[in-house]
Amino acid sequence: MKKHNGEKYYITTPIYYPSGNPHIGHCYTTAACDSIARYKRMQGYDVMFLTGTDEHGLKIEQKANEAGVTPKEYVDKIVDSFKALWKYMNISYDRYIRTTDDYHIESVQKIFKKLYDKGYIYKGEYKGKYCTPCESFWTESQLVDGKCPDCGRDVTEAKEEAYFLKMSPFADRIEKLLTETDYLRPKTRASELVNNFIKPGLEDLCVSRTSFTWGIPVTFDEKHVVYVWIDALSNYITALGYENGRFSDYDKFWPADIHMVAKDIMRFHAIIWPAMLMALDLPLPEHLAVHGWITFDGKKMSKSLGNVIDPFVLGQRYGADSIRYHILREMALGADSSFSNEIMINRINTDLANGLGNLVSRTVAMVEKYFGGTLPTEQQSGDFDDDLIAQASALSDIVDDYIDKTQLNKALEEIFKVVSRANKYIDETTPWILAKDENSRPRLACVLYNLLETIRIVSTLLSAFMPSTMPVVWQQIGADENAVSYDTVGTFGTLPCNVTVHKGDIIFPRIDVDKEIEALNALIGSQKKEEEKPAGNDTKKASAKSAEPCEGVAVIGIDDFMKVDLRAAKVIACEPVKRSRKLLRLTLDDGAGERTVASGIAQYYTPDQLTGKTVVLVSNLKPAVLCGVESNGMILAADTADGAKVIFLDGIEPGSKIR
RNA sequence: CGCGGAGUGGAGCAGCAUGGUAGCUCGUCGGGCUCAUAACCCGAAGGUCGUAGGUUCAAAUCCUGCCUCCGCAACCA
Repeated sequence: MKKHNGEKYYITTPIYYPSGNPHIGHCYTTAACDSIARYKRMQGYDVMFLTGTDEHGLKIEQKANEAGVTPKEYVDKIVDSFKALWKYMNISYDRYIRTTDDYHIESVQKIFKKLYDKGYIYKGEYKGKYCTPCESFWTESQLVDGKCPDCGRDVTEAKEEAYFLKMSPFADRIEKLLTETDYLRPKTRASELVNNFIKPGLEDLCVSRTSFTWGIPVTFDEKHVVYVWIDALSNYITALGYENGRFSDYDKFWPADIHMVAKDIMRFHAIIWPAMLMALDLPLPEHLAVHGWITFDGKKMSKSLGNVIDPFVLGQRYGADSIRYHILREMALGADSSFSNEIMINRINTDLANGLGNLVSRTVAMVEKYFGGTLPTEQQSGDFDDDLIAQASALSDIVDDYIDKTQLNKALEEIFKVVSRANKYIDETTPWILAKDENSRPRLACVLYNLLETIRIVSTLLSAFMPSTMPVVWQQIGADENAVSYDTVGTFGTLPCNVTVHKGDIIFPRIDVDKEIEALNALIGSQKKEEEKPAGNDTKKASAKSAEPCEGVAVIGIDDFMKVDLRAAKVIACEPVKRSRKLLRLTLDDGAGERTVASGIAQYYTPDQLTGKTVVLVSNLKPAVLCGVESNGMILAADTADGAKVIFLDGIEPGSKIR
């Protein structure tokens, strides 16, 4: 327990990309930051907790077009849903930055100019890596086999003018930052970054685009807009007022104490952001905390799953605090964490309902039952007290430490050890036996007091993690504001001896696992249906109703089907694609000649099993390059529970049309 | 030989830089208790620590080979 009066503490979430509604992954990062921010505030820090949204870029522009609205209208709506979720989850951010905010735009333009004036940004051009059909530029290292990584076609030597940020001057410093300081958490990821990106030589970074317009214009060259990095990463300083007049907190709060990010954007925060700051001659942030992904039943979260684990839905069923607790308790820094409804419900039941909730409930009930709600001042200590008191008193130091190391799961684990200790203490002291003997009333009062004190300490520490339910606990154990401040969290014996409790509702009701899982699965089912229905345009959907062959699949006409040219083709050779786990390279006789097709079935078939067989070929599919192999078509296979099953044809001449 | 991480009782994890009785949570089984939310407390069963070697008095821990899984790297055709 150490007070930090007025010291600054600056913590950030990434700014999220609002191309879809927020999901549980966003929730995790944000709830983690929120808990740290609340804890730090409790410790007396002057906290700045920043979150926001990264709203520019081609993808948003396209999505808005699809939806028939302007990009700003599109993001406004999604930003609303982010803010609504944060409100619901009790996220106590101090500032919400949108990259479309005027002040941010102003700052980014100045930063860009500054870097240009310093000579770190220069005008250059791609040396001929443009894919015309995709309207995309690619850097040398992005090309696959010299071709467009998206569509696999040849790229041309077109030139697009663009601005670049020099990276090489900072390579050494960045490598040292990653390997010799504790900037990166967990540090084990440093070698991954160094080996993949720094050792091969840092490439200069493209920082402007002329191929889309939804971005911040470069002031001195108006056909350019600032491309993602300088725009997005700068938010951490522009939100403090760097190079703008909107805020004036930069001097106080920069450098940040923690940037918390998920592992997919680690690279940008570990390499590019430090490089930018070095170029601007600004101090570097203290720590970059990288966490893993929440996986669902072992699978990486996808968009549809993201909706399945809708934080709103879960929150409504179990309470925002329970969801916060579960994800914070389950997720370890750096590692992925699997999420399933069963794990979540069990966790909530075990820790919150059986552990903490029941402890409060039984303790308060005993004070009411044996003393009418108010403890007598005459109390007598006895066996088992010391151990409980020692553990409860030492708790805050332990938690402090884990918070500083951004190991929230560990902090929670330690807190709940004390909850367990308190439950055990009840068995050791057997208050119900003490209650039978008039002479042991002082002892009984002391036991109950010790329990209330333990609950007070535990709930105070927990209030950073579960801000909405802990006040209910305080109300029940009769703790006033002073009794639940950080100052008293290390001092056993803060509640008045004659404290009065107030029995109330059950704080964390036990959840019926089977029933809930059934209900959730039903919800998921109905949600999936709703999601799949709007696929395709509305007129098709209407006509599909009567003759829908498979749930959620739009009906097509015969002419649509005939666009697909299916042919029998014989596999004359087959080999695995090197540097690939999933792909097989098939050489096919399609009746007219040979062609190469790549197929992602390496996990299910060996080359021997395919060679000599006749398969169904989609012959007029746009070619693509996969892992350096040009694939001209695809072969049909059924998706089964056991994986892909290729459809084999017997005795049919290669080249035969299939319809 | 692209880079990195991981393989520990049924499940999920800790332990491994400083070798020396294999630990935690959940689950299972048995017992106790009755203040409490069928909650709480105690005990038990269950592991050749991926595999094959090596170093050592002693290896989950150090070294080497191999197998499997995962992530990244431009792999759903």
